[in-house]
Amino acid sequence: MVELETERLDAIFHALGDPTRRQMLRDLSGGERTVSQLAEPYEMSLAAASKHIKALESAGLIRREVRGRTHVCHLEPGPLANAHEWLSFYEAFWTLRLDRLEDLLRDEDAAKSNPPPKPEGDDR
Amino acid sequence: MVELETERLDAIFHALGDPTRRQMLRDLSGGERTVSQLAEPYEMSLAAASKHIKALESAGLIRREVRGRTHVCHLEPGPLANAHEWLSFYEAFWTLRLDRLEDLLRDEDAAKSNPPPKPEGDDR
DNA sequence: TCTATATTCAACCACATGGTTGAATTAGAG
DNA sequence: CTCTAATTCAACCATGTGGTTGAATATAGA
Repeated sequence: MVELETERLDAIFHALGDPTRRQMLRDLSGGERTVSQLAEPYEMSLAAASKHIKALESAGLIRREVRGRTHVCHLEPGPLANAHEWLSFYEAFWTLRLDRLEDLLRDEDAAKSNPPPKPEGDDR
Repeated sequence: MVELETERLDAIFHALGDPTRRQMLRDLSGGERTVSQLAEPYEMSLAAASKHIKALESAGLIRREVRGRTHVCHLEPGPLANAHEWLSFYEAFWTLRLDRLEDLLRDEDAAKSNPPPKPEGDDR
């Protein structure tokens, strides 16, 4: 497993916590876009959109290729996979009925012979 | 697909963007915890931890049951599933090789007879 | 070279966030 | 009833965030 450092997840989830940035990612899922193309749908100034793009970039969610005077952005899906994987830890909790969950956890712990129901220090 | 309102996702991802709160969720995956139990591992004041718990609660990620003078929290996995589902949209992007992705998207669009994802700059 | 386009930078502002401390609330225990 | 424990509330503070505007930078094109 990846033992992702917490700082990385901070940046990823923080970047995803803004609707403008999520929409920009959605937009980029249709192919590469320049900064102005990404900014176009929003009321805000170009400078503001540029900041959002920088946030996405420094979270590693997009990559930027400078082509002459235009900056072309494309999706960088790795960190999204990381976030997805982090969430997958909880998959059992929304998949199983709660009364079965306890048994499952106990079984898994027995299999690993790990002390489980207190996974402190797993992330962070 | 669920067409989750954006506000909900804002709160969920924002709540997940803090290491203390992620750790608290991890802790709660081991079973219910009181507020003081949740706060115990951290240096911060109880009031500060209480605020984090409130953030998790108002994002719907935990539920609180008041038992006498103690508040017992447990995980509420629904919103985690929502976030997971939101991220799943991008699964193809980290699963497939990029040169195959374009074809896939085109095929899907053709199948739905939707206007394809703005094929400008798709060549190269 | 001159001008227009694409983008960032810097300064600034309002408001949110994450933390503190001390007082208030509520309930169990003697 | 009183004391103590569990928790929140309120006020406050420093810093971060998301937005603005105007100037700066760099490149494309005439």
